[in-house]
Amino acid sequence: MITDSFPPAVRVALPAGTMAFFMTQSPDKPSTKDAIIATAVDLFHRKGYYAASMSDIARGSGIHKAGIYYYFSGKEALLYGIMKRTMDDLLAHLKNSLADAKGVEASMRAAVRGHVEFHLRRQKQNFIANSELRGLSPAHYKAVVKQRDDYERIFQSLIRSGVDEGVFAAGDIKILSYAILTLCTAGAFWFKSSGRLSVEHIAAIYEDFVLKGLKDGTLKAIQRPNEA
Amino acid sequence: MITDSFPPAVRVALPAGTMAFFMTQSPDKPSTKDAIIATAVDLFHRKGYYAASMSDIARGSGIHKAGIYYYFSGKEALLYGIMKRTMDDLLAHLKNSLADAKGVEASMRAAVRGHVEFHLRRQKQNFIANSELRGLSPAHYKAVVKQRDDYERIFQSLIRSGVDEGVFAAGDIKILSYAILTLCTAGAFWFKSSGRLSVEHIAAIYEDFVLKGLKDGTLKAIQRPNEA
DNA sequence: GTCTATAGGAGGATAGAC
DNA sequence: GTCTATCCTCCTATAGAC
Repeated sequence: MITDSFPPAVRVALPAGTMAFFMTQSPDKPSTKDAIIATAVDLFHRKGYYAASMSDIARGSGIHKAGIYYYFSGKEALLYGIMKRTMDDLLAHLKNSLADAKGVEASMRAAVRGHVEFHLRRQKQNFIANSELRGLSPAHYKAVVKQRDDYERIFQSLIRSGVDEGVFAAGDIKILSYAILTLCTAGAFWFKSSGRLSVEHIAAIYEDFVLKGLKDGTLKAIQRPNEA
Repeated sequence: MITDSFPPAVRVALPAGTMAFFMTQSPDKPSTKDAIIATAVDLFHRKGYYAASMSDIARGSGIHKAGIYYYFSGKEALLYGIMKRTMDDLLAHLKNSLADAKGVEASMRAAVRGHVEFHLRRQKQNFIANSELRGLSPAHYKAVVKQRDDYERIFQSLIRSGVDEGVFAAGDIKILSYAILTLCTAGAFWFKSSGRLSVEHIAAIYEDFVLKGLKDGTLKAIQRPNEA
């Protein structure tokens, strides 16, 4: 029976690059369904959604392509499942990051750090979630965009609180939220877990960069008139 | 005769959304070649490189699909031409922005402002150049990545000068350059020219945000040890 | 320069055996 | 549950007429 359902959520959080995020049973023998999902994530990330074929995904999963349709109704269902679960987990991760933070500055630091860490640790899924929206059906597109908007609103309300309390400099809240989120999201595009710097170190750099950018400093251009 | 050659460069710089960037003759009647390029830019941006078919491009250009092969050797040649010219123009634009700036802070401000303005004014091409690299042949891929690296190096040497002179806070130069560039590039993904804010206003916000982030401020996390 | 026609292949998806 | 076989559509690219 085809359900298009994905295994509940993240059970284990292990180093990036493994299939661990998808496993629902023994790490030694992932279920066929988990193998399909993990392969799809890998191929959508490496080649892109359109360039990755169902045959590719089947080959990587150790089955033949017709077998995929026993678990999923089609290629788009696979894409949507990956994106939806990534957005679900992203939101849960943010709420978790914010749980212990007291005050607006500490909250923003926690939010930025959490956002960066999630994007670096689950690089492939986040890359897909940010670059393959056009592959979704209209209904699924709307659903994922709504998830993204809900997530962004949390950052926007943090910025607004900070500005109201005088902790952050005045500025355009939407533009600032886009700036902060895209800045941190972009890490998922170039980060190499084998590189010089750890996830935590990069998250700390971003945290400082964003906080300095938000606070009062050497303002000069905000009110600059349009130039010729 | 097929040459895959693109018209020399930017002749006219008019509002985004027009075909003006591609026109080499009268704005009233673009050449077939210019129409093909402009349509390809539009479709690669809206639907993605793989999802846009040669038939789509031909239809938008007012010819039939076989006609495209009179001007271009294939679909990939079209993609590469768009990307190469975008990167050429981007580099030229940066050099032009930097020409009059004196001192490292003013230079960085000019560079950021120029980068943002170019990305917002030529949104579609920059979106393509940043998201469709996987569609290129290996040789063309290498060529475009080299152009991008050359461009990044200019920002990196600006950051390095600023740090050496004590104008900017110490930090990881590569990470900072990626942060700055992806931050500003991301504007090409969400910017709407019909929106509330002008290109110049957004560029000014980004300029301040980046400069505050680079200068000394309320450092706290750079040396933080890894957390549990 | 642009068209019609078509080659040649690949991809998503289904039917039905095992 | 997974396989083999196949359908049907769509795509890039070419051939050759006009």
